[in-house]
Amino acid sequence: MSLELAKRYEPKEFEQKLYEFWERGEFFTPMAYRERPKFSIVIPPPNVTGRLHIGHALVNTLQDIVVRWKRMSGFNTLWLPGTDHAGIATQMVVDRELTKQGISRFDLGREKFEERVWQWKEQYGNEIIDQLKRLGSSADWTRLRFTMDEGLSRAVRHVFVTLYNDGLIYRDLAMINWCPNCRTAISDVEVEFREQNGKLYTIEYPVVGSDRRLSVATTRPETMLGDTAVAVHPEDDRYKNLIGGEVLLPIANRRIPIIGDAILVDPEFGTGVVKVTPAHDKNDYETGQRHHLSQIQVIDETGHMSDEAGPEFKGLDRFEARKKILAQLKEQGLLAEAKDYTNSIGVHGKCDTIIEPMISRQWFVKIEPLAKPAVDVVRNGGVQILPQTWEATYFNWMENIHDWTISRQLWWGHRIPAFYCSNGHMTVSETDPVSCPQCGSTEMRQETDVLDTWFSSALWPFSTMGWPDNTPDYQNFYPTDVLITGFDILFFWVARMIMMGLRFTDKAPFSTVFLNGLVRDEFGQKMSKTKGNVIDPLDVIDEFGADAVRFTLAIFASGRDIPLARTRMQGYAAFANKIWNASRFAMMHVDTDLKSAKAINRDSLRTVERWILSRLNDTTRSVNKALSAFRFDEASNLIYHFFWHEFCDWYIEMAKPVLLGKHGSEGDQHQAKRVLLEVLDRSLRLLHPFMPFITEEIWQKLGGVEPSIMVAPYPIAEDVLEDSEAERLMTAVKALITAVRNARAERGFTPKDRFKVYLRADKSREANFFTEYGYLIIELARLSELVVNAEAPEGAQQDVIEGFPIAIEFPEKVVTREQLERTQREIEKTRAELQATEARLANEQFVANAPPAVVETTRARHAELVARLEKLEQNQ
RNA sequence: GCGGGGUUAGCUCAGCGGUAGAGCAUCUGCCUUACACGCAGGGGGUCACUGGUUCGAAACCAGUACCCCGCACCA
Repeated sequence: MSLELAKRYEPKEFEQKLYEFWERGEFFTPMAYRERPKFSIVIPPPNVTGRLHIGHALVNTLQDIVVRWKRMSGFNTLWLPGTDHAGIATQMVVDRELTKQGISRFDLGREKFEERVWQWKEQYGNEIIDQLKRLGSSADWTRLRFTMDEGLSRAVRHVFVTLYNDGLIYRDLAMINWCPNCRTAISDVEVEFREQNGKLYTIEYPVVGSDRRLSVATTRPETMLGDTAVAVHPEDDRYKNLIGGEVLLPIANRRIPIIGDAILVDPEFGTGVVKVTPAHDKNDYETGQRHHLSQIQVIDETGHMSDEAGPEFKGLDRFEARKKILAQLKEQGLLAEAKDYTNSIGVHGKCDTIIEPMISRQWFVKIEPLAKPAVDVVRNGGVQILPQTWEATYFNWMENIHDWTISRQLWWGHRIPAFYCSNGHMTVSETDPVSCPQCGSTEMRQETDVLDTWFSSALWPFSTMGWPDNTPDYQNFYPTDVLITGFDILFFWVARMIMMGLRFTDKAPFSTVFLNGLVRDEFGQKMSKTKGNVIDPLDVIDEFGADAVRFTLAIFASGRDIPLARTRMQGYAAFANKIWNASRFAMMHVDTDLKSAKAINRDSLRTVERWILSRLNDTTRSVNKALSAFRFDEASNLIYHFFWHEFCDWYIEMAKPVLLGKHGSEGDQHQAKRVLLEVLDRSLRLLHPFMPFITEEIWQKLGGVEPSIMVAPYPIAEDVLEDSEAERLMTAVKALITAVRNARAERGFTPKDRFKVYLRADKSREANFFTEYGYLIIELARLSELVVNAEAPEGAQQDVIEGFPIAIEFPEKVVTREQLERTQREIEKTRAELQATEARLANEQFVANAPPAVVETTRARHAELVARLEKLEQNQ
């Protein structure tokens, strides 16, 4: 029989077809039976608004590699997928849609708006799922979850109520980060600090009852309307006698006290006088608390000046107000200075609006009691964070953590389960109360605020498994094994999952976290639309195929940032092409498919076959080891190197004389064909997690027993395949061939010129080996003859290769200058190394202290160098 | 200010105590009947700097310089 493969590698021809085949075959769904150990992983749910970007491609490729590897390795494997409702992001998208239609969400009202968002979600929310499929993700789509599913919402409510009853959720008036654009509170981690070139203004405040003026510096003059004090350091001799006095606040024309505060004021900084605006600055707020200052809110929720700012400013945008205030101060001669100043300013990461610190009544999670166990579990190894260096960052954050602001003034999200009756009593309840438990009032209104999206994400590993019910999935698959995600959501998500998991399930939600780096461009620059260096994964999948894209991402994924370039993908598309063609070659020659292939009789195998099996076995061992350590880069590199540079470059070439019937017996040919099939089969299985499509396409043509390569067993190393003798001999053969090719090129001969080579092998076993495999060396090094253990003629070029002295007899004595220089260089290099080796061996300390094995190899190396130098010197 | 990372071939990186590596780029030959998305061969590195530990350091320790990333602060 003969097998066949299309002449060209065209990923588009089969990628989609195979994905449909996998889905139809339900290969992504874990088995119902439980004899197998389980392996589970939950996806970092992409936003429903999301479109697949290269970061998603990376995270999902890595997850898929692990999942396919584990599944093939015999684990009952679940990769649970889903999407996140992404409160603000989604609300923004739908808002924008409405704006296009000329309406606002306020025209619709809350209920109608929510309906619209749900509609939108149904229509577009799964686009990213289809894109994940193109990448080859083998997630169990039958278990697809959404953070606002009924089940997940129930989990959210249960957690909220429990934490409230435990006193870990509270509602209070506090200074929070307010986004005037989104008109909601946000948490600390959602504020991004950006360097900005601005101005530092110095304003003069006249001291009441004196001619003196106090100079205060500020970057935000508009907040002065809300000043309720100025502060100096209590021990600052310049000002301490003024403490207790007052200044006249310009423009507002209010008298405000001069206070002494050692915490707020650094006498060395600026003028040593600070204006205090308790309603619009975090530090000032705290100062205000210490000194019982009143709070005047001069900026409202929309970022405009409030009633309190006075009729002249009311309604002005906060930055317009700044200009106006500066103009007035200038007019009054109270603006002393305006100098350039760079500082970082907090903006809302989602919309880039400058955050306004505001005093507001919000809901908070008291975080310390949750953080402590989450620190311990990492410290004692219950959760391992990889690369390990992230643990320090984790601890640093967790140990300085602040209460988490969880309420959002949005319409899209989990509505907080707090209910207020007409008499102002509050009830927090898992089920909607019909009447007030305190006064019996039946007029109950639910809290309008919704929860931070990350609140529901924090429950993801167990809420998706059916928790709080004790469902089969929860029993079988929780806790999960690994979490693979970007380092950028370590605080947002990973830390919070650990906290919630420990609190509610008594278990860490996963035992290992692998944090991958940021995908950057080839020069290490962040990808951004403005720079125009963005790589769209869907584009490159179209161009190079999903396998090449995946492989490129994997081979760079060491945990650090990934410098990605299209040329690299091109390179790994070439690798896919190589696999295709090598498989094509193999199929032209094998005489059986996998199903009917008989077991290999190892006893009668020739050295070449034993060698490639040994190499493959070694690669197999290393790949499994690398994958266990999440070294995707190493694992993919190993396979790449084995397949291309050992299997294709050497083994296939070496097998050709036998395969083509030019050498050896029929039995030899049969064995070579069998081993060719074996190596191809194992290589494909080894490679499958990285390149699922091409390996499936080829493997199916090879006729495996299993319906799909994705459920065929992953290769594991077998000691019987190890053969150090074969490896040693073949290393020598390869080196010998390379040496001859090298000499040929150096002397300007063409591949058509053939030479006679003399080789010396003292042990009879080795002599026999070289005699038997002489044909191979003759073929690949293009010799006229290989003579074993005969005297080489005068003038032949001598060398020692892997311990075997050789001599190459060229047809005529052509010695180029290049050749002489090269010989000279080689001699010098050998001399230098010889000298170093001698020095080391002469060092008594070395001989005494170094491990015996190291001394032994050094001695052997020394002997080799001596022999080689002797031969090389004869070439001069 | 606190914490973390980096500096190895032209580029991007791996190696992290025992003879300097990979991919890409580059140079030289080859259309050798699986593959020119290919084959073969070559060139290219005082492993940032200074000390220390060690028989032995690119690797371990200390310091210096430059770069990057978190967190906090920024009147």
